[in-house]
Amino acid sequence: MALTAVKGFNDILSDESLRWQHIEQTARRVFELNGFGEIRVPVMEKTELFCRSIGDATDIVEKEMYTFTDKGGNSVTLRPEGTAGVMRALIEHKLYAQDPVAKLYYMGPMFRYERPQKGRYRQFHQIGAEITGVNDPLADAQVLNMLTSFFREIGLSEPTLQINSLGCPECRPAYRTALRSCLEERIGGLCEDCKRRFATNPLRILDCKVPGCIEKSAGAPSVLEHLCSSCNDHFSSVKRYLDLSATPYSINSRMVRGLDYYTRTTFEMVTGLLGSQSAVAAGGRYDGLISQLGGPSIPGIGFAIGVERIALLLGNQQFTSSPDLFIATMGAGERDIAFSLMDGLLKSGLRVEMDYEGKSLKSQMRRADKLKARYSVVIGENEVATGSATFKRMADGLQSDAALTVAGIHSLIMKLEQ
RNA sequence: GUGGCUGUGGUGAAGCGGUUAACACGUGCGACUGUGACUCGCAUAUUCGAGGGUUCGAUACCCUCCAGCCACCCCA
Repeated sequence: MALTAVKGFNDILSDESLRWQHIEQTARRVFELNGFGEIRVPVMEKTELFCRSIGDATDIVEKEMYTFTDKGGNSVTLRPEGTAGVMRALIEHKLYAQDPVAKLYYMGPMFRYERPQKGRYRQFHQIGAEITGVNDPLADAQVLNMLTSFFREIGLSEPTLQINSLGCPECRPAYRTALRSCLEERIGGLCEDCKRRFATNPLRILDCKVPGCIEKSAGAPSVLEHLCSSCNDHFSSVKRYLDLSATPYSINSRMVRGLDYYTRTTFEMVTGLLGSQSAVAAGGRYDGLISQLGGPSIPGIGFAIGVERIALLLGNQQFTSSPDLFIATMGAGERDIAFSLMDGLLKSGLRVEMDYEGKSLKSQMRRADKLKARYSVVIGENEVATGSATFKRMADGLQSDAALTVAGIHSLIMKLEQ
């Protein structure tokens, strides 16, 4: 193999591309129904943006970013996630000044330098949505309902919604302390990773898959019991709204997120069908992020969907795209007529294919079959002379005549369709 | 960054020291001189991820490298 794509960067070939289009179109439809508008932001930002938003000490910033110095000597980074860039744009264009509430969605590639595996790539794609400017738990519930609708519309019932609350800067430090002191006495029984986590991020111990650690952390205090009264009220309201709209969910007080900016409500859509990658969509509230980036103090909440992971779940479903008519020609003389007929039909909105290279009739018919054309027609000297031809419905071989004009063909198809 | 597994055509693969490198699918052409699907025929890897070594001989054994996959870490 002479030249290959960069490790972890994939080509999306035509069959899979149809699946992606289905995912993207469904997202657009559902999001726009909910009043969200698309925002397109660059795939590259100043490195500082991600350090300040995602958090300097997170794995993403510490070891997974595609960061380099451009020719002007500036440190730039290929976006590892979408929210930071959208918030930067919101602040830069003062979108909150025209309308205190912004409802935005985006889709596109993200980049993280990780070892690729099933459902995880160095260039991967996310579809995300954000609401800024609303403190009320109603916004949390709408975002969760919209995410749930997306999965319903896409035809996936398997992933389930898990929610949690991480508290706010008021109550989280106290919880961290309580968790640390509880785990301190049992640290000896934990796995090596968890011993490290104890120092770096004790919340992660709750998420460990090692049986011994699960056992040791079983009685650890729950975040939900340490929420301050306003965070507790907020979480209760979110649950109440979800109940009100009959949105199914479960509470997972051990759920941890990888980005520092999350506050209060966090959530994941999880599945057991993707090996070790269980999250197919995730998000949460980020009330401190915008001010942290130098904007006004306005709250936000949003999520991101992993497109590759959804495509994997959709893997067995077929999406097809086939022509309405295939025009076969007998000789070079008929190809001019076939070509202008095809051109007219295409302009009228019918999907038409014809032979490009003067192949044998047999080859042309095989191709019509292979493309799954609904109808075929053969144009030879007789057809040119009479101005009409016999059309064949490929599914059952039914033949009928029609004039070789755009109007004639349309009315034939119309007639045969009913 | 760490570990495990695997690299034979467009694809799925058999072969595991000497073969015309099996078989199947796909693709192309033809049987049918104006009609696809089913059937049949023919064609389709001078070569087995790359480089080196062992050997009279290596796709096969050994080493190195590269790539892919899966898992850990972490995450969508």
